[in-house]
Amino acid sequence: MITVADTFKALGDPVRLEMVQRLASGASYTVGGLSNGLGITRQGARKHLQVLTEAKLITLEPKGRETQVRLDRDSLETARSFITELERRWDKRLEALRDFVELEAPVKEDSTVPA
Amino acid sequence: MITVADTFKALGDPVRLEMVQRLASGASYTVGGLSNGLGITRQGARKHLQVLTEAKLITLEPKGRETQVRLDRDSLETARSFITELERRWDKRLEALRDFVELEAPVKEDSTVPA
DNA sequence: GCAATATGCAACCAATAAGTTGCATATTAC
DNA sequence: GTAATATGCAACTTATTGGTTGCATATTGC
Repeated sequence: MITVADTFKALGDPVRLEMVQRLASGASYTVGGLSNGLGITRQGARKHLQVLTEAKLITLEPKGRETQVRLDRDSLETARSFITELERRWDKRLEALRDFVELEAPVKEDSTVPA
Repeated sequence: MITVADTFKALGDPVRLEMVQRLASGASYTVGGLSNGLGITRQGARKHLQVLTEAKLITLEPKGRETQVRLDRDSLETARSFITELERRWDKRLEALRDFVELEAPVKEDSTVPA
């Protein structure tokens, strides 16, 4: 099975992140097109596409001589909501901590000014 | 400088992701506490903490004999908004594509039913 | 048909990462 | 003061990753 860690791992490389950005923003891309201007060989780029494919961040659809690369929104969505959930819990935890502190020292007066 | 790819890379490991989850949900953690129950040695865990620290996902604050581990919300936030932006562009792109198709074939009639 | 184009696959190499063991050191409990 | 605890650092091993070159193959343009 594919985990969230797999998704993050796939996104955790500058070349692959560049690829994903291109796909999100730009027009249609073939394998060859996506491999240009990355500073590595086509076969090197191909390996990155393989990683992205296994993480289900993209899908490759062969059509005749060339194969089209398509971004798959679902994995992105999963990764994003994972982080969102982490942040939610973290906020909740901080809130609970704050309440606790207030309970322990309910009326914190300014000790620098004598009554 | 630390990039978004660095953040994703740091999150892209099951052990580190587990650590981050614990920190987001649970109570206070020391280095030692966080290293338990991960199936690896303390020193192994320590390396993962180092990676998380370099990605600024956590901060280590030594206090006497032990050192406290604290989750840093900012990097999470950056990672999340990066994905959000990708999704936004992707949606926009699809929308534009749809408009284009409608323009090319404005009135798509049912060809299976002869007039 | 033939050349050019788009792609895939395998073998290999170097660098990085994940994990270990071993040892050193500082703080705390008693 | 001494023992136990919490941690850090370095060396080493193995697996994974990122990259390359070389070769094979299928589709398309003319």
